[in-house]
Amino acid sequence: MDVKTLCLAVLFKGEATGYEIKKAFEEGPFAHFQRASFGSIYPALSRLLAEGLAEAEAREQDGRPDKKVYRLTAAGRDAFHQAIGQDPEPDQFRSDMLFLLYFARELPMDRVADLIDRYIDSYRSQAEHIVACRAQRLASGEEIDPGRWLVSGFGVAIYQAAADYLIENRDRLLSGNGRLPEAAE
Amino acid sequence: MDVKTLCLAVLFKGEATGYEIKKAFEEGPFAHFQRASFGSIYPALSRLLAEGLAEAEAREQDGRPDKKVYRLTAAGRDAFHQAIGQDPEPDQFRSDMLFLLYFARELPMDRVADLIDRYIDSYRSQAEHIVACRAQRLASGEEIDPGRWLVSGFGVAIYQAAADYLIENRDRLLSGNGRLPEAAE
DNA sequence: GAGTATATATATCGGTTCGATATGGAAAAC
DNA sequence: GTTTTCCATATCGAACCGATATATATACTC
Repeated sequence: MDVKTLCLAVLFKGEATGYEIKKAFEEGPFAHFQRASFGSIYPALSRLLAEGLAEAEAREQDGRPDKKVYRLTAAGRDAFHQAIGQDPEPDQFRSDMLFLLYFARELPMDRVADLIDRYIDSYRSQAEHIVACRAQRLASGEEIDPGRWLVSGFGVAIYQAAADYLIENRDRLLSGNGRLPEAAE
Repeated sequence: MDVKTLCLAVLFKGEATGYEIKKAFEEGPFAHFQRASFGSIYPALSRLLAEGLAEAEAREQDGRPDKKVYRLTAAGRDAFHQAIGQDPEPDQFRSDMLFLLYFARELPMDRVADLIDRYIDSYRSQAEHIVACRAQRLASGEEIDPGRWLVSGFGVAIYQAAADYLIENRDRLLSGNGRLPEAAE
């Protein structure tokens, strides 16, 4: 999924500036499972303009630089539908943390303990954050989009599962008895 | 975690060729949570040689081109320990599948059904694969490394949780009643 | 009140990494 | 007999990230 398609998707949900598109991947609806940097968003938007898939309107602001609000054209909406018709690439997950824990034997015990505790915290807080967003959306009374709801629920399930697994195996790792649990199964 | 560090890690576990390093990220111990392409592995290995962190030995083969077997130097082992002393970057997850499911409303019903079924299958088969590897390692009688054991167990837990969540919410998505489940909680 | 951090907003640049491709023969599958 | 997969190194263009430059308003802290 290239950044051009990602921009297409954000703009499909409504007009936006480059800055706002970035936010959609940082705290917005696509956070947690897609990302894009300014260094690829701005060139992608230029390409969108050049190909007639989007149009931009400059809005003056006092003090701040003018913002360019991008909006999809009819061709842009078609391109988006064409893009989501393609088969998706497999999911990919990257974790430096697991990489470090893999080499737990090469690290001081207290460092491993600290590492794993921070890891648990990060997963727990991310799960909680999504839960809070979902609760707010429910409370607001606005209509719930089933696709969006499934996706955020997926996030909660995975983050929760990760935190639970780590909590349950933390002490086993630290005591060095890596194999005990499964042997009992 | 750059590819240079990744190569350092693979070589820390024993001598290897560029090709074997690639396999370590495709089917080997680092699959599922780290990756690297030939386009970055070979330049990284050259840099390792240039910096004196590794040494290479050319081994002749009949028919096939010579293989270059890389091995860490003492400086390379130090560099590896120094690298795993650094704080890890946050985990990152990327999913085109979730991206598509987010836009389920814009897709034909049968396509969404097909998409989600394939998604469930991929997670289930990945979980099963790791479970099989773990069983084999247990049966082999070789000593179990606690770090490595924790990491592969993490993979099972997460893949299982993903498959379970999708199985449980599949029909709810397809019937369009996205919000019913949580409303009952 | 001064100083610092954060938010808004666009844009570019260097460096890293990916994905595809080239090469070429062996072995295995069909 | 033919196609696919495996072994093995290597490069190239395109894509992408992270940092940085620029500029101002607001908010927070000392």
